[in-house]
Amino acid sequence: MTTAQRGRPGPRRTLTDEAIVTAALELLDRRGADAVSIRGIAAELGVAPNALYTYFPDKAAVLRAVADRLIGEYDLGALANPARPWRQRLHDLALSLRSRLLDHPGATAMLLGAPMDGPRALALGEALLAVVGEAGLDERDAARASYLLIVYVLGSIALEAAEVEPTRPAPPEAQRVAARKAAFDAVPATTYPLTAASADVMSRYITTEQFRWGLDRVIDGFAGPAAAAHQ
Amino acid sequence: MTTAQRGRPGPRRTLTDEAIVTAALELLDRRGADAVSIRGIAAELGVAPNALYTYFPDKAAVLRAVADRLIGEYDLGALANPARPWRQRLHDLALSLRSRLLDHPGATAMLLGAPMDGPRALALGEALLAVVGEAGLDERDAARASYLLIVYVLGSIALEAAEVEPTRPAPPEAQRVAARKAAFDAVPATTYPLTAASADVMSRYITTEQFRWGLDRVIDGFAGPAAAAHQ
DNA sequence: ACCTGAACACCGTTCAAGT
DNA sequence: ACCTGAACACCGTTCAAGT
Repeated sequence: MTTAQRGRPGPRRTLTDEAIVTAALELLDRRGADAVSIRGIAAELGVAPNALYTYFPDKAAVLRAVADRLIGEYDLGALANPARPWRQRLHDLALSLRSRLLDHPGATAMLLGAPMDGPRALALGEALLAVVGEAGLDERDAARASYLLIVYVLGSIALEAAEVEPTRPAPPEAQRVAARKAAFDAVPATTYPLTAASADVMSRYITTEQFRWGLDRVIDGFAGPAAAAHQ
Repeated sequence: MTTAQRGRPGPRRTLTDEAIVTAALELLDRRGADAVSIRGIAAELGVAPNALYTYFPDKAAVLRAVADRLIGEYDLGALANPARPWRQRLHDLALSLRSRLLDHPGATAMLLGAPMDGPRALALGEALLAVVGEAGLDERDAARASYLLIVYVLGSIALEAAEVEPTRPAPPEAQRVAARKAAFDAVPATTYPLTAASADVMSRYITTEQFRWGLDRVIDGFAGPAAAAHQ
């Protein structure tokens, strides 16, 4: 993945699409989202900034490729495995996507800033359609349901990442919850009584447990709670 | 809202927080998200760029204020009106938020780029808790459900806006669907058979009708489909 | 075909004035 | 207290070379 040297050599062929994406991710993790600039990536690769324009038409295309790489890190084999109940496979997908993306806070903007039409995003969508089909939905509702799932997962991650963004590695869950709790405790109970009273639950939105709860509600919504019973 | 001239005059007091937010929105609508820069806003107001730093600590704070303004445009009175069924009020809120935010594509990044902790966002959250409570959920589930709703609405809008972003006014729905349809028709049916077969449904994700469908599934998920029957 | 140097037209932010 | 001019350290992108 790091190199690969495709095509004929020409005068140099120092770079690869994949090498550029790797450098961008490296930079993202080490120095944060703002550091992911054309000039920064080029420096990371030891190359002049404008060299990247041989491989990508503009910065947005680079970011789209980074997003597609992150999405493609999930093993689609696990999603297709018919030995496991479909609901469980959807859980795995959603939870894995979430933790993987929260490992790179700052990547959220790349995921939501452009249509996810990369090859790996398409492959994921295809696999998702198959799984949701097993839930007994017809073609039309299967398509809608898989989109609903994507909306839920990406929406959740976006709202979680918004509270973290600047930091390079997302702090542990307990710490994020504590910070949120402090913010909600500062809400005046006189003007926002319900909010203040729910501060405890609210501060845990940002939690794996709550993410699971929402995920089950979404699945119940399109598959019916009955489906939860027989898994 | 445009001016207001609070506090003592001092040497000038030309600006207001609100005037700055207004100028930013003006710029957003007229020249797109990339034009919303500190320098751009300042030019819009006929002022030196660094003048804005008297009112906001940095650019991120300006963008957060813009996001709060957009959220606050919804009339909370309608949400609290006990004469209408709660489910209908949730629909109104979600649909109004969606169309309002799609009127400003490019605002999505501002909504998802930072925690929504502005005064108007808090007020909306408070009202939402009250409505969801009417659905018969206890305090804990009401908090979770209202967050789920927000995730759905903002997630949907983000994915929709991602396909539009650069354009200043979002093109009409029919045109957006057609563009999406063309993209899906280009998907190779041999590698992605389910995706290609569903191209028709997929291209309509971006549609008010589909948004309603997902919204109902989400509400069914936490309130039970039974609630749909008696409204 | 692929890379470079130099340049263009921008950014956000800071700092030392001025009033 | 509020605004300005000037500067700093950056951006993305383009263009005319060089190999």
